[in-house]
This record gives sequence, structure tokens and C-alpha cells, in this order.
Amino acid sequence: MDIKLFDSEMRIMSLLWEHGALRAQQIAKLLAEQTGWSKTTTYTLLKRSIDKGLIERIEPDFICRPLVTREQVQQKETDELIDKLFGGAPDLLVSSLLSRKALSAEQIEKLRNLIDELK
Amino acid sequence: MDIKLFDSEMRIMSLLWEHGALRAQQIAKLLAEQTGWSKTTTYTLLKRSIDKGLIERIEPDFICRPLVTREQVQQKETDELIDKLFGGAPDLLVSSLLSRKALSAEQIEKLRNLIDELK
DNA sequence: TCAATGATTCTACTACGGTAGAACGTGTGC
DNA sequence: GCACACGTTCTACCGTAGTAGAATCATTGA
Repeated sequence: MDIKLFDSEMRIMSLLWEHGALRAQQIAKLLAEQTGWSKTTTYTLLKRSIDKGLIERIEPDFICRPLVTREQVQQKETDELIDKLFGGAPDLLVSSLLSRKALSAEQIEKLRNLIDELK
Repeated sequence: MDIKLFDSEMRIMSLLWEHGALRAQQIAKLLAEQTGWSKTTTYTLLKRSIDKGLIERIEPDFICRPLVTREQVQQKETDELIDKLFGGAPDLLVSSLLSRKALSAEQIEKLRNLIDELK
């Protein structure tokens, strides 16, 4: 099970993470609204995602259940980014975010509390 | 200038960030050693990177100068990851890293100091 | 029962990243 | 003057993500 997701797969998984398991036809409907995809596009992507082990297909009714969690994907992709661009050092990513003021005062305060708890 | 880099482009840019401007032939030599690429592969990638505006070609001698910095790419890709997987909230990325113990005690201490300085 | 509508699958095109062989150009030592 | 070696460009193949039309299957209202 390859955890790296393409944009199209992310679209589908986001729906599943948000709503839990869904019927294929519902996914097709939602994605048609959200992105304008033809429903056959959605079915093709669903098939590929099932083949990749990202989604389980449950009969009857073509229910789709996610087999990976958002957290797993977050971790995997974050680690890849850190390896690729920050030489494997996660603190460099964090200090980059801090120093370019990507976080609000409240967010920083929350992080400070988090760090205190870790002690 | 599209700042998103593919793996192959990252290889080249990493060399340029590390060494500064380099001659194409040096890049081909280094990458042949590092990755086993044929030199024509390197030249193809160089051409594509130049066309994309990632690299400036300076004559004579086919000097390659990087047109984007590592910091720019770090920022761009970090922001994309945050949008794609953390709902645009950078603090969620950081707290994910903290809570899954991706950082050492010293790294956390450094971050704490960084946060203190920001106050 | 059967036509129509909607669900699902089959098949296939396009664009592009990854890769490199073959060809071409050019300077240099003999 | 020329052969050779190296630098550079041209051209092209492969795999696959993105996309969807056409065909098929199933359900249901008349």
C-alpha cells in the first residue's frame, strides 16, 4: 500500500475522511459538483485507488471505506518534505515557519503550551 | 517561473545551491557519480530547467546559475503541504511533529528559545 | 415486458516526467 | 591536416496521472 497520494486521489480521500464511508455514486455526485469531473473519471480514480489499497470496496452498493488515515498520509508526506528540502531535520522546517511569521500569535502561544507539556 | 520541483530537478538544484554556479559539464560529472545518470540525461534536465526559468544559462562555458533559492522552494512546498493536508493551518503541522516525537529534546529546546525570542 | 434512466466498466487518448542513444560540433595533440 | 575525445543537441521511447466517451448492466415505472 503506497501512501503517497496524487492530487486526484487526495480529492477522493478527503471526502472519505470527512464523511466516513460513502457509496461510489455519492462520491461521483459530490466530485461532479466540487470539481466538474465526469462521473466516469471518478469511477476510474476509485478503481485505481482500490487497486492501490487506499480504499476498500464493500458490496452491495459499492461502499467505499478509506484504508489509510489522514494522519498516516500527513506523516508520510511531511517526512518526505523534510527529507527532500530540509535535510531530514524537522526542526529546520519548524524554525522556517516560525521565522517567516507563518503563524499567528495565538498559534505560537498554543505551540508554546504544547512544548511545555512535553517536558 | 514555476517553483514546484520534480525529483530530478531537485537533484540539480541541490548541487547548485551547494556549490553555487557550475558548468554544465561539471553538473553532468557530479550527477553521473551520484546517481549514475547518463550525461545526456543531465543535459536534457538542464535544458528543461532553463526553459522553466529555474536556472540561468551563462555563456561562454554553459555556466548554470540558480534563479530560485532553496528557501523559496522550501516555503512554496511547505505551504502546499499545509494547504493540501493540514487545511491551511501551519500550527497543525507543527503540533503533529511535536506530538509524534519527531523532534529530539535538543531540537525542542532550540524551538522553545526561538519562540521566546519572537515574543 | 420493456423502455428509459441511472450505475458501472471498458477502453483509450493526452501530457509529461524520466531516461538516454545517436548525431553533431569543436578544439587539440600529433 | 586530421583523428580523436569531449561537450552539446536532437530525437525518441516508456510509464503513468489525468480525463472521459462509449458500451454494458441493472432497476423500475408504465
